[in-house]
Amino acid sequence: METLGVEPEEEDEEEEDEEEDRMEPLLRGAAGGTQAVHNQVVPAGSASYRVIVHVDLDCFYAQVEMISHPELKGKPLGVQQKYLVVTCNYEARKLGVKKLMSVRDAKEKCPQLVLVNGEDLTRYREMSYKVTELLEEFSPVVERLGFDENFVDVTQTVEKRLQQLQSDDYSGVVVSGHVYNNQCIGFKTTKRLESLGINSVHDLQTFSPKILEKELGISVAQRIQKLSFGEDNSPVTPSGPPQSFSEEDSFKKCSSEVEAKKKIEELLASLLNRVCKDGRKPHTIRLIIRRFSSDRHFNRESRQCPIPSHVIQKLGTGNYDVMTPMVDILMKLFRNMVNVKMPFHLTLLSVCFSNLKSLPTSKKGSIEFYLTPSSSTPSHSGKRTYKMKDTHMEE
DNA sequence: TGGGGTTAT
DNA sequence: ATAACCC
Repeated sequence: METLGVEPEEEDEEEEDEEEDRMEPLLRGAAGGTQAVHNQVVPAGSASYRVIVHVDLDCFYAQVEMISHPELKGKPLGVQQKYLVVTCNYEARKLGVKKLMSVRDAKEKCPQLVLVNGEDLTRYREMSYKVTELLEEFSPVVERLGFDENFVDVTQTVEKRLQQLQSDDYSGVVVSGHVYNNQCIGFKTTKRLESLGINSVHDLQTFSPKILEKELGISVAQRIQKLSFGEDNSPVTPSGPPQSFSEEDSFKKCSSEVEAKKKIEELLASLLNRVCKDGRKPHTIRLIIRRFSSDRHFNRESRQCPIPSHVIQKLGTGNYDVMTPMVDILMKLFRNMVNVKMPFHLTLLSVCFSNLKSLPTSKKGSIEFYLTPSSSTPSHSGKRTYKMKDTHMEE
């Protein structure tokens, strides 16, 4: 049986930089056990199919750290955020360290554990997008899930290969792969399913659809019951550039306005940096807080507002005094949520830019507005092609 | 328990 | 603005 692997299209050797080289083992080094690539063939209709490649990088942050610090390779390595080891390499795992283990427990299990601080996500984020961009060379239809997972719809690529093989009189070719049938459902839904006596995929498969719809709503019910049979017809939606940028910091205690202002200024400064590099302009700003509470889970509050247009204009210009008006806005949002005349105790602050637009005024006028990435491009040209969008040229 | 993200309501 | 989901 012919394996329909997704081979790189022999890119015209134009290595952009050396990091491209170093990323190779990360992506293709399956033998090293550093990655998992799954081929998934999903029934898409009665006579059709789709081929989705799911690329799921394991212990991604730890891998980035090992690339940055080759001397750490071979040692048990954990990535630390605050009091948590959020992920770790395989050496550490062999010694009993698990993801999201507390630093205390991890050190107890594994005293030789080397820890690096991973609270600054900049390098992880950059590497994450490099991975996505590399995958986009196979097919522009790449959906990101978090920083370390990508779904690539390679149906077109496979169809083309099949045609090639058939025209070469290579018969007997079949598409093979496997379908996932053991998705795990979110926390809230899990609890509700448990109260219905549904504890396994099989329970869900055999449960009355009608009652399930009543319980969870038609949308969720039908979706998860299909998932229980391994059917997932949801399209792979190209992620494109991010819809929002945010920076957050958690801490034991913040109980004064000046303290909060300092932290907000830090968050804002790095955000402005990122947004400047992106080139697009955010039109909305949001402040998120978490108040101290015994119930750590879900007590975030936020306030958002439009960014005044005169502030937006100054964003990319290297004008340093964009900080002051922004901090003023954020502190207004802060006082809107927190009564500063009363004692308060916050454990997290976060700033988020969203509603990103390519141009301060309208996207019209930019050539990109009229073009949309096309997936029907000939595969042997390394170049991306575009189709005209169906849009009005006048006005 | 971190520091991010997305979409739906 | 929040809720739910994902990593």
